[in-house]
Amino acid sequence: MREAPVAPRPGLRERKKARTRAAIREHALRLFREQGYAATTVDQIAEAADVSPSTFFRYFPTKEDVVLQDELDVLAIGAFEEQPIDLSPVAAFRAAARQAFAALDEEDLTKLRETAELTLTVPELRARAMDEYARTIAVIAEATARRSGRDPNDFAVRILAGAIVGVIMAATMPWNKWAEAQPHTDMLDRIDAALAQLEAGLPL
Amino acid sequence: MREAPVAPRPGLRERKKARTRAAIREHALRLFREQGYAATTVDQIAEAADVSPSTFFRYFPTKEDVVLQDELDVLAIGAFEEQPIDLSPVAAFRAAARQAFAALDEEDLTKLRETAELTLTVPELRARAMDEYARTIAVIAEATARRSGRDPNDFAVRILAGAIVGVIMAATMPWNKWAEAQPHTDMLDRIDAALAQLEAGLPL
DNA sequence: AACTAATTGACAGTGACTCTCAGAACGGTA
DNA sequence: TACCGTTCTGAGAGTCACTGTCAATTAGTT
Repeated sequence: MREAPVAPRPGLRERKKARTRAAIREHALRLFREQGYAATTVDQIAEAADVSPSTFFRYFPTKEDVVLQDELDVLAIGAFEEQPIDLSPVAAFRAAARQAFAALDEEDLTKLRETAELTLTVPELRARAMDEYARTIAVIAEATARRSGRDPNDFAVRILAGAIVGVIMAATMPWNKWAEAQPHTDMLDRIDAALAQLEAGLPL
Repeated sequence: MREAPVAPRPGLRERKKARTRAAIREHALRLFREQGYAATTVDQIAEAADVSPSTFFRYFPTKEDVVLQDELDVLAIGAFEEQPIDLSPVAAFRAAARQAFAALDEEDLTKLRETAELTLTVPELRARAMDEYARTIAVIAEATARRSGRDPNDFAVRILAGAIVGVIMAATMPWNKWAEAQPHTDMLDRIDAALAQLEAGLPL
């Protein structure tokens, strides 16, 4: 699932690395769930995964990175570029988002929900994730520029990308207890509704 | 400028606190400018400001907080609520932003530019600032809800707020060298142009 | 089997941040 | 002025994320 499409055989070494990496993340997420993010030390994670603390940092540059790893926006961008050209950028992105979500199986979705919860709850993680959102603006802008044959540095293109990311941010924020007040809608539905609203010109 | 409107006299103690706080921030920003953010230790800042390291953390919970402190969005929200009711939310916010910027003198502007540069350059600071953007969505949503007599938890209101913040994010991002390619426009002009484009329905 | 390159663990060090405690400065009161 | 409760401050010890080095082990290759 990581670099299979090109390499015909993963090689024995790679398999071990992948297994170690998975073990670290699994134990880390479990410990975070059990005792909280801040209360869990890297040493604990390392011990649980049966590796040395140094090894932990060889696999994940920071403690935060154990949780953060998207793949999702990569999927979405890929799908975005394959949308029919007659769709408006927002409509195309909406369709791409649906497509990207559909590519995930139930297990992926569960894991996604779990890490999303952590991400939005823990301040440090949330901050990092927001920074990712910012990077995503650039990525979407570039994809949109390619699609519409414009310059990637075009101001209008960047602003459009910013609006897309902004409404997604707003749609996925479960903070401030407002999500609980909402009827229980899933992340995908909220994102879809948000993009639909942006497409409609943000009516109030 | 901090809690003057209520208290008739600051009191001697308060003045000392304010002076200490200002000294810490001033020396911190100077050191950051001279040697970079990461290369500057809290101990150095404390020594330069002639206080103990413990005192530093009594004034600023983290090293990051020395740089981050908005006041600007507070101004903007205040101005937003006083805009004529016949303006669309985006138009009203656009006017409010202009008004908030106009309230700053040249010195404030210089300091704002300086901290903005730092904020967008240093990853940790940028991440924290992005998190602030997220909080700002909620604030704008509440103000918009009040203005339009809607529920603060209304989905459409939140999404609108997200779009506003999103385009501002995109407009103020000087990363990836794209800003240098732009004609030298100032932050205010870029924000204004972004909001104008959102108001116009994000034409490409 | 021998050789090369990658992976690992032990170790030491830096720096942000927390906590505790004793002393000093402040603001009001007798 | 002298006193007292509150607040502010400095010192020191301790935790933990993160970095760098070095030697030992292991995988892949010839």
